[in-house]
Amino acid sequence: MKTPGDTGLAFPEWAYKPESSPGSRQIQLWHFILELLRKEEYHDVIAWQGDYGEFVIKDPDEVARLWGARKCKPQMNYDKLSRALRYYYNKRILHKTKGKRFTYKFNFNKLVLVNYPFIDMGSTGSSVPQSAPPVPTGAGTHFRFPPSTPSEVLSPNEDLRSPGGMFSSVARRMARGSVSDCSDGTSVNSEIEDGNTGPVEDRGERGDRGVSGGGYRNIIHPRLSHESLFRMYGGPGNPTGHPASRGPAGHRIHQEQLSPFPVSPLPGPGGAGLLAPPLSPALSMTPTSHLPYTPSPTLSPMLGSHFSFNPEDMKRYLQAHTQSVYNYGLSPRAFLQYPSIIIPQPHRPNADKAGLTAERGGADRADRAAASVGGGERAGERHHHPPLAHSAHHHHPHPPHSAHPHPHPHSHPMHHSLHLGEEPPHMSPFKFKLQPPPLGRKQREGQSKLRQSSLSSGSGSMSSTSGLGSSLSFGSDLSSASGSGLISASSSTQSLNSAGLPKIKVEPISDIESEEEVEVTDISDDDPDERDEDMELYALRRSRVLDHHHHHHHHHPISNGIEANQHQPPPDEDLDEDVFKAPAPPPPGLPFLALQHSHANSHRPLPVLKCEPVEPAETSVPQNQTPYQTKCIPLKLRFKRRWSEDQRMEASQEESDDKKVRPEEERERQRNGQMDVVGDGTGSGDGDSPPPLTYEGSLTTLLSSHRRVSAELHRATAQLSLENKEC
DNA sequence: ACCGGAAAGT
DNA sequence: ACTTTCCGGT
Repeated sequence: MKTPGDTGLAFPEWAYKPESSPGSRQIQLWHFILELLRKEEYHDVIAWQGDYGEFVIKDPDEVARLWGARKCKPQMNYDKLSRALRYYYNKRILHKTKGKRFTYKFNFNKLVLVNYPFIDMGSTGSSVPQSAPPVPTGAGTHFRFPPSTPSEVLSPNEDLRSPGGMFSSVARRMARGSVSDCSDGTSVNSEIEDGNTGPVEDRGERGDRGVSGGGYRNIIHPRLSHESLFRMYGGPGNPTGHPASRGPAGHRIHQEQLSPFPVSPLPGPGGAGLLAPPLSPALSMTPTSHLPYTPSPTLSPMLGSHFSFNPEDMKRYLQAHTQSVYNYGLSPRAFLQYPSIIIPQPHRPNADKAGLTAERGGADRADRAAASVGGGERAGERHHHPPLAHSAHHHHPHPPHSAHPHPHPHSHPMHHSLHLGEEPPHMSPFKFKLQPPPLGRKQREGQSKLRQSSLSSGSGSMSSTSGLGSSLSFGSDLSSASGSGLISASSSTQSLNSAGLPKIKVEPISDIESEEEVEVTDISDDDPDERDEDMELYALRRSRVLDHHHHHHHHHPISNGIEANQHQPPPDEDLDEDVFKAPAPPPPGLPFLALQHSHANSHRPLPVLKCEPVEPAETSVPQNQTPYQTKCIPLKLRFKRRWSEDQRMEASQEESDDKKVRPEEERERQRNGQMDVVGDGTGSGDGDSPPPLTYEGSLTTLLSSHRRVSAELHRATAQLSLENKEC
């Protein structure tokens, strides 16, 4: 059920959506929220706060207004908006932080994974002992989330920035878009647009050191504040590169860096607390351990400065980040459109590097050209930061990214090697609810309230298919267990309906919710679950290899029974084995990625991956032959992953993910055999490498390359964002 | 506030 | 698919 293979996508669709939903093309609320969150201009309205993906809507009405403006739904209000947010619960995109008003939490795990395809979270385990405590382990995961720009990574402050002029320009572009006005000019603000000009406040970040938060950013380094991270994108990041330049402009900006709440209770040995407010989800305060040399998670403030890394590490690190950063918000599909964009690959040190290098030159040029052009335009067009009051529409001409003189069409394929995709529903405690068959349409009135009461009724009339929501989360587990793909029966929710079966709704019983207050509740929990998951995965694989069945790590008692069943999908052994088998210890440098990829590669000669573009429209192209697998991951792997995920789920308890989330379609798979995955062998574990504070030498080079890439990506992103605007 | 079902709109 | 509207329940 879950969706796993059905779709062929490793992750839920939504994870791949950049901004717009496929069909409608409209921006989705969660994307919008993220946009607002990453812009300082809106900190007064909505801001990250507290735990990892937590954010607080400080001004619900305003957020609703902005959203309404974006969607041209003047009648929008918080009540409605919040309903929309609630729909995300089932999708697990968001969760409500109980106990805190207007506070929600993103489930970044998924997002992260998707956005950071290159980084293999699951593999974390390799570097870290399976037994590793959750905290450390998990931390790594978080760390990656928010896209951090290389520059930022390196030095949050200014260091890199300078060169960054480019970034900034790019950033602006990206920034734009969040809010658009409706023609009517109702309230909307277009402000956001470019932070650059207006940027109101860079302050928060960098310049401001003096301000409340002041210096902590530096300190934190590894985990940057979300602001800093996001800054690139939109923000105000000073386009020009000067932070301080902007001063006061902001209308709304507060400094509020401090969260209203006391510090978030993050783990973190000292200091962490201070940082809390602005944290980006990505960088969790929690200690990240993925770095080998991770300093204490907490980070002593100075860590950054203390560490030094060798160029190699830096390089990898940067590459990884770059990728991830740029990926942020982009669906894989997006990349397809921009062949010229070269994605640095973390892995494959040798060959790749060479390749990259070569390409870079070309890219650079393109970039610059683009940048210059684009920059000019942009500047002209949008300057208004002023949030309110603007109703102009801008149509953005689509930039013709056309001209990219790149010789390298091929660009590096992205491999998505993610381990986790979604979370598996674990069996644990769910309560199942049969949902009554859909009433005849509207009859709600007629009988409006039957629904709940009647469990039994389900069988009654179910003719209608409408139902949509059926779900069975556990089904997924089972299915997976059954193995290869046949998740069939239960899998798609819809199918059920069509079948006429009653809908079953599964809900986590206790939910995460119960607790709350102190910790944030969230279902998805990053920490326990996912992180662990990663670890577990790794473990699983191994164990699996060793002994196929039984290994229960730690299970929840409850789930066990079920689990047993679940285990093993018997996919093919071949791949499995390959993949799973020997966990050859990754080279020191490369943590996880190496594992998977390398293995895969080893067996498969295919050096290159073919990632076919994922077609947006699934339906489209019948290409029999070239299926595009959306991901570069071989099916088997996928299954396994799923499987493993499920396993993890068990351990942890997450939500039932699939619930209704998506019926998914299925497809593909046939050809998986071909797909191969990624090929790079060496993987560099890079993604994780800690940000080196002291970098030297090669940096420059790296930066330039990064910029190039970034520029491309940004451009792409910008375009994407553009698409959605306007009513 | 917040939750979610249901229906209707896109 | 994803919201937007409504709305009864907590």
